[in-house]
Amino acid sequence: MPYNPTSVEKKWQKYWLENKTFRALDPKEAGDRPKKYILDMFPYPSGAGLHVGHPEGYTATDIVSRYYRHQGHNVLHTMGWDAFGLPAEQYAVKTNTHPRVTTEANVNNFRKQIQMLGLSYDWDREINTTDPKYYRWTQWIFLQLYNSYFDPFDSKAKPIGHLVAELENDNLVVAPDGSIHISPVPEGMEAISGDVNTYRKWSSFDPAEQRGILDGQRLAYTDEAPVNWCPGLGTVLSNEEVIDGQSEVGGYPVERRPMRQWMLRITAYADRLLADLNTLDWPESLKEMQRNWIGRSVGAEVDFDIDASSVAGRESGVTADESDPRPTTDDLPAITVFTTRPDTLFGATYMVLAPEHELVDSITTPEQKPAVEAYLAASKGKSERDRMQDAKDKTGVFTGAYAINPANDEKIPIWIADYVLMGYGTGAIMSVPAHDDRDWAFAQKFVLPIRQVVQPLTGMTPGDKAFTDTGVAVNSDFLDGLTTVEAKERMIEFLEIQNVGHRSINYKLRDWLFSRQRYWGEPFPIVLDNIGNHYAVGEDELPVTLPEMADFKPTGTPEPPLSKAKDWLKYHARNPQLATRNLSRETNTMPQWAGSCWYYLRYIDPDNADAMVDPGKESYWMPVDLYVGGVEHAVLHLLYARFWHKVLFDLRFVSTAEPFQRLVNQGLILGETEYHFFETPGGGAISATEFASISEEATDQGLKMAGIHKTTGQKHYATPVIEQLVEKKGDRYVLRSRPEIAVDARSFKMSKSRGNVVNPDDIVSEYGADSFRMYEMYMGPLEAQKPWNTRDIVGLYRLLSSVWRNLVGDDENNKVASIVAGPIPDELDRHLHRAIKKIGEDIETLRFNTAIAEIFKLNNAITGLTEVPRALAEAMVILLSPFAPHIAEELWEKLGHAPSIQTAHWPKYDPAKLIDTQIELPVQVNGKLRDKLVVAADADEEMIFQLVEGSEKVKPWLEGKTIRKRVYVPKKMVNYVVN
RNA sequence: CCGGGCGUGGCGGAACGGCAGACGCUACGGACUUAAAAUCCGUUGAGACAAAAUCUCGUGCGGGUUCGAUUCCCGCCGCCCGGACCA
Repeated sequence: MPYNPTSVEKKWQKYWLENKTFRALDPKEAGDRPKKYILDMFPYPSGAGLHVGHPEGYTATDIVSRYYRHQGHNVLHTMGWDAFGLPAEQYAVKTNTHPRVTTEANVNNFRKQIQMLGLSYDWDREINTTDPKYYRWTQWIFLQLYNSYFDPFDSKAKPIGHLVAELENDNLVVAPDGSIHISPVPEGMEAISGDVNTYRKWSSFDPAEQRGILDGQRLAYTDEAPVNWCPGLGTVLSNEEVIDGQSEVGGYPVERRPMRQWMLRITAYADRLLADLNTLDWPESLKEMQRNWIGRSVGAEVDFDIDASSVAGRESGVTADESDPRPTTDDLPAITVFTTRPDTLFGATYMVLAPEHELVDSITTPEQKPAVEAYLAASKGKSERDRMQDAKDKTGVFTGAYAINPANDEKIPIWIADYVLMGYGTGAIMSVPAHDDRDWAFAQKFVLPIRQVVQPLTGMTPGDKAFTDTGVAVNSDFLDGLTTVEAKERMIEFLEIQNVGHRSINYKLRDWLFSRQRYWGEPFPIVLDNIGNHYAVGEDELPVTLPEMADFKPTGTPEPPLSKAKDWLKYHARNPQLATRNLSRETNTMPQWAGSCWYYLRYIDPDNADAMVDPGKESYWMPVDLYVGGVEHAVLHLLYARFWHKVLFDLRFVSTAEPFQRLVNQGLILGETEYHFFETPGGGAISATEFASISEEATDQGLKMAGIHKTTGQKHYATPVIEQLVEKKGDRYVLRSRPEIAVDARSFKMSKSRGNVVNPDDIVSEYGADSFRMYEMYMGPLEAQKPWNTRDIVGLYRLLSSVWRNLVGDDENNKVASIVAGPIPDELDRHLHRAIKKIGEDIETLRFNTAIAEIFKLNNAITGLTEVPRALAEAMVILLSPFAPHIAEELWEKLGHAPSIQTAHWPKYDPAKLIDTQIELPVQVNGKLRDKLVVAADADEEMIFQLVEGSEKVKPWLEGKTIRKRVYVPKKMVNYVVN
């Protein structure tokens, strides 16, 4: 019988499902078996179905999972569906079907496609984020965030009740801005916040004020803040979901507008999220992306007083003009700036405020008012996108006012410019044009003074650009001669003593905007009264289920669709304290990231109705040992999940500080290589006639010009099999028959519009899942980006067919396999043991391409044999089974074993068999290979040199030369240096 | 502009201080076959020589370290990914 993947694969997929072959054991059943938690990033089940990128990561983790099972581990390997989210809802709106219906259909399709690949998931643990039994616990976690605060003294989350107790016991006081401080007020605090008498004890606040203070401390809080409102999607978006001023999904323009929104206090965790990156076995590039996103910068805040005399007519004591709304200069607060370079304060020659800065109005002088207003109007009209595109060309306007540089009491002009962002730091900067590129450009354009205050350690400051490196302070009074690092410290000390500034740390990371004006998401477990207070529903009232609605479309206004569910809105409180109030449900829903923030915990205990996860099971399985997924989640999912995990860790619901110990990004699979023809290199496209003639030539040579999907005025594409028509000339390609036609060979991302998407179903039905899996793993390193090439798959299919023929025979090819008892011949045995070692190590380090190459070699070694020793055959089937599990099961059975091969133990290699008694030693003369000697592995150096010098091939290269040096690297090679 | 990664045959890639091109694809030749497919065997970086033996060149470009560099270091060029007025 020849190898027939279709029937074999169907048979074993059915067997695995029915027998629950891949069931993960709960800790009690597992005994002392070591655990491995191998996790895939669960997919968003889109309508388009699986693409070839999904199986890449899934196959990798599947190989690892199967390998560890063969090694006797208890493996948790699972699949689920991240099924809330915008695309399902948009599709639902478009087709007027309920998102639940499309989601369910998509999930079923995804499950079918995934099962067709023979992935070894424990299907009893399948989860779906849209299942009320699942999102009940998403809501529960939200309640934990809501009912917790971040204690800055311990740097961890604690229940809000703990805060109340501390306040009631007078261990803490409240500052005017609502911040909480240790009581008594610590030294230095006074200096920062001014009047210490304004700190108050908890008991002196009325209940409404107390409530406001507590709400201001919660990890989940509401805020009326400028948010990213996307009219096109009818929802607000998080910073992470906005790219270049457009929505990540759909590419609609996004505008800033103030709205009441739920926020999660991720900024409280900025330092821990940053520090703990160092404990993780993640790709360095990904850690760097998270570091950049958190964007911690250390520096100082500096207060600049506004020069009273510069704000005309509004000096202290002058009778106020009723029609002038500006405060008197007495009331003008200082302008606070953030800088990472306090050492350059003496070089600050002007200041700049963001156009949105609150002081802009009050400091602008009457003469400058028209110019300032015109500028504000112009910059308001610019979208975020425009502002970024104009980044190089600086614009700005003078306010007419001056500030006092606290370092030297110098009067410096205050400008307004949109290169200063309200969202970062304080929305105001001190400008040091000599040592900042942007300030330099601005000063050049508006002819403002430039003063050098840092001297490079070597060489001179170039006169045509800013010197932004560290060096030695000059022109800086008491800082002169100090290095940049020393000068920073000295200046901060000065600022703190003078009470005009202090050390400060700034983050790019903003709090996480957590509410969406959508239907298809988790409802908040929150109710509101008619004066805007919010209350948590009881944990025993979860889940708060989504109401069935015929009309779930966005309202087109910031009012969420759930506001249309009139009956659902009414909340009947069980809590007697709330029962008297008129309460209605929160109508916002949670963003898509909510469900994916903790799904890895639910896999551990998916059916638990009493807890998110059983603590015993949690501490057994966590942390995740290997997490594989795409790099697109570097700063969204992976940062959010870490944040939630840390909160749950602080509250003692999970046992590890980090969820994902080891993380690997699989590389993107690009579309098949395309060939574009040009008349000249870099020139215009060839004509349609010419293209037709090339096509004809290909046909003449028996080649297919398949996949011509676009004939635009610009380019002609041809894929895939025209390599034979093309040759390389220098560093570019030309058409072999007509070298005047240049050919550009490139691969592009798979996309519907380009028409180069490969559907896994087609590949599986033609070659089988085993060949498909092996092809994807053989393409190259897992992390590398690599182009798809359908032509290459046949190689893997041939391998599996050949293994089949060699072990069980194939009557169609007159191949009778002959499995014999008895020992494995020495040479083959050594080969087998090398393969066992290599394949095992390669799986552990995720180098599947070289592992498969090793399987090829082993199979090549037995291909010519008339008899295959049973021990060799069986070992080989086990080695193959993680990669091609279906055929391995079938061969295992045909070799006389009861199912399943999953219980077979991974073969062990014998180190003694890896050592060769005879080795082939390359001999070089002056680094060039001249001979190869076969010597005993334990031959000593002198013996080897004698052999070398006796070699007929080496002799001519030594004749008449002096031997300067003889190098023998034991068991590796010999090199003679002569001249 | 900044940060990270990568440049090796006709293609995917291997080796990552020690025999460059493992393994696969393609192509070519041979065996089997009436024939084809399938299968099996062989050749396949470039050049010199009629051919073999053999020699020369060759891992984007230029330099350095080393007995020895695809591998480590410095400087360019090109491609890919990410960030981008973050003070």
